[in-house]
Formats: sequence, C-alpha cells, structure tokens
Amino acid sequence: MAESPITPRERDFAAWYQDVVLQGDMAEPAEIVKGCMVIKPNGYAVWEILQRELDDRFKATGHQNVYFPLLIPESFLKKEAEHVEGFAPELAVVTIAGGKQLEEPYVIRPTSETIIGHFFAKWIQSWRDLPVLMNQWANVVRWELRTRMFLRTTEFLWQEGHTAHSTHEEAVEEVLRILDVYAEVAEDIMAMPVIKGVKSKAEKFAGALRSYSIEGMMQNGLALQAGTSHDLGQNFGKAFDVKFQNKEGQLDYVWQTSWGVSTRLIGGLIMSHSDDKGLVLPPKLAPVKAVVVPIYRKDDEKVKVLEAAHRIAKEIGAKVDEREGQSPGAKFFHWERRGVPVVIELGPRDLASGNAVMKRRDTGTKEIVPQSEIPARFKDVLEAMQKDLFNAAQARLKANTVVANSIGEVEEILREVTAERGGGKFVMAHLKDDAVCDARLKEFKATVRNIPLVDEYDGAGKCIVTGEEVDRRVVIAKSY
RNA sequence: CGGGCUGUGGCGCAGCCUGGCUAGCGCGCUUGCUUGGGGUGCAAGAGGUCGUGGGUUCGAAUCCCGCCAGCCCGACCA
Repeated sequence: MAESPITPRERDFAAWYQDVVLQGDMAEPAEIVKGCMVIKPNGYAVWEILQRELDDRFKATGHQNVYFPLLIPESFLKKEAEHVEGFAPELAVVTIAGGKQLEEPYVIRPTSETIIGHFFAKWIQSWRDLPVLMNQWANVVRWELRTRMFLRTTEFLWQEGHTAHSTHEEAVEEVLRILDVYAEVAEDIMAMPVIKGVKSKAEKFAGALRSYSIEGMMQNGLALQAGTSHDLGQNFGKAFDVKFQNKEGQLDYVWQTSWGVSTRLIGGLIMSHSDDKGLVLPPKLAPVKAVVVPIYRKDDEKVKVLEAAHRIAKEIGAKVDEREGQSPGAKFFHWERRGVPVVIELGPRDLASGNAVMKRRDTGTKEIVPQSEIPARFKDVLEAMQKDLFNAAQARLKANTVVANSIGEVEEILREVTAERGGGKFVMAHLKDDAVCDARLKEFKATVRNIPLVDEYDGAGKCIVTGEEVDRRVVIAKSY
C-alpha cells in the first residue's frame, strides 16, 4: 500500500479531505462507474457501527425494518407533482430488461416515498392500523452532476424511515422525535455538534409540507446537512390514496413522515475531527479502538514482548500489530493515518519497568502507564477523547458563528468562502423565508441552512432583505 | 451538463511542446541480511495494453479527433 503525504488543510481543504479518505483507507472512487465509490473495510466498519447506533434507537422508538424493491414504476414518481419535479433530473431509468424494451420504464429509487405509499394504501384501512412505523436500510441512486466521496455520490447507502399517522400532531411528534435521535447520534456518537432546525421552503424535500434538518459545521466552516426529517402532511397520502377510517367513522388521508441519514455522515465525521496527519475517529465509532505496537530486537525479546502485547491486547480488546519487516515507526504512521484512537507501544524497556506507553490519536499525548493499570486508564482515555473531540468541534462551531444585521454584512462575511479556501461561518441573521431572500443569498452562493428550533439569540427582528418582521435569526452559510 | 486541469508498473511523478534505439526516476512490493522507542540500511529481483477507440505517419506515450474516468470552478443537488 503506497502511502503518500496528506495535503495540509491550510493549503487546500478539499485536497486534504480526499487525501484523508484515501489514506485512511475509507473509500476510493470507483472510476469504472461515474460518481460512485468503493467503501473499503475501514470505512464500511464505521458505517456498520453508525448503523447499529441508529438502528437500536429506531427499534427503541417502535420502528421495524422492511425492504422494498430497488426499481419503481416510473409513473409512481409522477403522482406527487412537487416530488417528480424535484427528482426527475436526477433519475436513472431502466428501459430494457430481459432483452426487451419495457412497456413502462422503472426508475432506480432515488428515495422510496412513492413505492411505499403504494403499499401503505393496501395495508391501511382503519385508524387501528395506525401508526405504521417503518425503516428501510437501502441504497439509492441520484444522478448528481458533481460528486465527492461520502458527501455526495451517485449511489449511496442510507436509511429511510417511513411512517403513517392518523393525525398531523402525531406525525409532527414523530418528525421531531427522529430529529432528536439524529442529533443524539451526531453529538454523542460522532462527537459532531449540530443545529436542529426547519428547512426553508426553497430547501425542503420535494413533496414535503415541512422539512427539518440537523446541520453540522465542518473544519472549513462549511455547513453539512447531516440528516433530514420530513413532515409530508397528506401530500403522499392523497397522491397514493392512502385512506383510513377514523374513530368517528369518516374517511381521511394518512399523515406521513419520512426521514433519512446516509453515508454522508462519514464525510461529516472526517471533516469534523481529522487532522493533517490523517483520519481521527471518535472512540465510539472506531472499529479498532487500540493497537499494540511491539518493539523488540532479539528473538528472546520478541517472544516476551509479544506475549505481554497479546495479554494487554486481550484485556482491552486491542489488535497487536505483529507485521514482520515493518519498523515500529512505520507502524505508528500506519495506524495514525487510519484514525485508531489509542496506540500502545510496548518494548523491552517497558517489560523491565512493568509499564507501557499509551498514545492518544487526537492530542498526540504519550503517557507511561503501569501495565496493571492499562484497562482502567484505557477506558478513561477513550472517554476523555470522545468528550474532547466533541468539545473541540463545539468550540469551533461557536467561534465560527457570527451575528449579522445587514445583508451587506452577510455578503462580506461569506462572499469569498469556498470549500478549499475555508473560512466559512454560520451567520445568524433575521431573514424571511422567501424567494426574494433566497435569490439575494444566491448572489454570493450562500443559503439558509435552517431556522433553528431553539432561538439562542435575540428573538424577533426585521428581515435584512425585505424589512418584514420575522420571529428569529436563521443560519446562513455556504454548504456542501 | 458548461469551463479548466489531469490520466504513464501498486502510489507519486519525469518524458509530450520539437514523433525515432530495449519508456525512465522516487516510493512501495518480493528475497536475503541488517535494523527496530516516529517512515532503518544494503544488495539482488519482479512488475508497464503509456485511460480507451480511431486517425495522421515509414514510425505515436508524444500530433489530431471521439469516448471514459478523476479533481477544481459553475450550474444542479434529501
């Protein structure tokens, strides 16, 4: 495996990101399939942990996993006007199968609201059938014109929750409950602070009444929409004729929700914590939490060192890097690039003293720990690292969030910001959710990321574009 | 999808402008010895349809055209 240097963030953030993904052995461009990537073992292992964390929480809130077909009749997409308009440009369509032209083409799902709507209509008749709480782990395809590994790929892995309720209130509760689950996983597991909020009309999901999102801030100050939860109202219920008889005996359309997070989270994870030496994984998401690097000269040393290394590794669930012909130094670099939280160095010196050297990936701090205390110390270090990574990310988010009171100010702050140059900010300003305002922001390629659910600022004020009264400041930023 | 840059052993590149022996270099890889607490050193090896298809030419990595892919910008984008 060739190991090239990593471009420093300072020089080119976008190149740095590429390097970290590649050198961290997370993924690589598929090349033979445009815009797609191969998720490699190190990357997929992180995804599996994320899946488990999310899935446990979905189950705990009453959801069940299901699986629907990858192919959807083209006509389904057209049943909800806004939905088709939103997705039509990015659909991949199957027109030939079994050597014959299909009578009706199938689209490869960009998302599954439509096909699920079809089945909801079959399954739901009575208020007693509600709520229906389902989740699907799947791949989807969206023919994006510009892709970046993990952040936006043509095919990606995600989960999509789909629920149906008898009242709007209940649906909204569901939407917010899931938004909380997403925020919890982002913050507690990924150590990535996020802002929960409502998407502007311009940015909401095609076919939704309202969309909610969690927005994270990457190290270059760009926003990343890390998860969305949609209040679909009765739009899909009406489009797919999903009716039920309520307690009063009247027919009504169901109130639906849908919500999703994807492998994009991994991109967010990387851009939240990694550094110029490579990947940094928060302990809770690290497939390998520790590696013991044995150091020895002679064969008798080797035997003793390896014996102790395996004993320690067993106690803490670590891996021993026994590769022959690799110097310890080379091994340190190897694991550093791959984001392993803790590396334990163990050599003859340590055997003599009964100690070991424990090194933290995030701070680079080395400490000498008596071997007997390693399990306890290891646990503490992982906890501290998890907490410190979150705190550092949160401090960065705070430091790069600014208040602005005129559109000129907002433009001044964001105009020159790009993914590679960095310098991005979250600008908090009063702005009406209106096409005129969106257009003004577009002049310098910024968008409203969301309207925070919790107003941590000064309440109502006048829109900096239209002058109309709005009830709180919104998050304006450049985004991925 | 428009613009720019790029594609040469596993990786990073040189060669291309100005066509010409057996296509070089560094890293990595294999074997042996050596070394080992932050990328050990030495030696001997293996490994290339020059992204791809066509064209020009006595001759193409090199010139021309198409296509594919990657990166950046733009437009687009839960």
